[in-house]
Amino acid sequence: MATARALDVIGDWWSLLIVRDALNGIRRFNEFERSLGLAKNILSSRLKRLVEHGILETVPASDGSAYSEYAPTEKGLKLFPVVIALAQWGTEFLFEPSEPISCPLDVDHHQPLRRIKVQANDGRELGPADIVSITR
Amino acid sequence: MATARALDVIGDWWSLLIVRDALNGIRRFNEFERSLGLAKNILSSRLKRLVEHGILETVPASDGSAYSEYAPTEKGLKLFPVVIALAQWGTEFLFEPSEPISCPLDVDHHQPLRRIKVQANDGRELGPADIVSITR
DNA sequence: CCGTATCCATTCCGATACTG
DNA sequence: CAGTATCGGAATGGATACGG
Repeated sequence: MATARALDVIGDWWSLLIVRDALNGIRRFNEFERSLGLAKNILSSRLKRLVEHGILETVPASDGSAYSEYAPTEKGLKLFPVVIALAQWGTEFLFEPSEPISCPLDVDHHQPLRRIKVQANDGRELGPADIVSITR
Repeated sequence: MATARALDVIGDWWSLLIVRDALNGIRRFNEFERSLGLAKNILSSRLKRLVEHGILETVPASDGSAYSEYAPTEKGLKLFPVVIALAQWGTEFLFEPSEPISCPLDVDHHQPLRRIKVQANDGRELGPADIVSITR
């Protein structure tokens, strides 16, 4: 039940969006708040929860501010494939053909997206018995 | 906001688990019920919702029974990478080292899992600007 | 700026009972 | 077997006010 456990941790509406933002370089409380437009109290609770689960960690502010920042841990970084897969599925199926697509995955890079195709390295078709791991 | 839209559709606790089961070959109402252990009413509402969103579709029962089956559409099949990524993350981080891992992705294949490593085909590191697509 | 505390409306979920 | 109807409790989310 690995999937169910994963959903227990990041399966609520906001958590994965927070992780996505963190993966995009967002670090500060008010940046998350502005980006996601959610209430302070639930942002606070979700951040706390993500820290407790070792997905985010608090680090001293890089700008010398008195407050800490929330940075993804290794465990959090490894959620990358999940976010990618979800974003790609959403892009493929949830937009009208004419609709412009804004891509939050690129916010702090200001570069065009690169698409990398992936195929089984032995030529076999991928099926339910395959686990695909994306190595950085 | 492709990610947010995707989560709007499959972001609640049960929907993605239902999709996972459907991807595993589960088709009948009571099979979902047994597999997931959820109340009939919410299973009913989730199935209806997934059908409305074109992720599942009802088809006549293959065994000639009077009831219909729920089968994934193309759109639903394309959620495969999401489920895979989630299952893999959960397997990597959410189990104790000694804990046996049951893998529902393999239920109707009875074969060992194959792990396929994937790398960017031009040698670059993968980052937030990359979209990875998994081709079958 | 970064949270916490409180309140309220809404939703969600599980159990149960009922129908064809 | 495959749902629908209803109900009550619990959790969620938003708004707001407040304190470090």
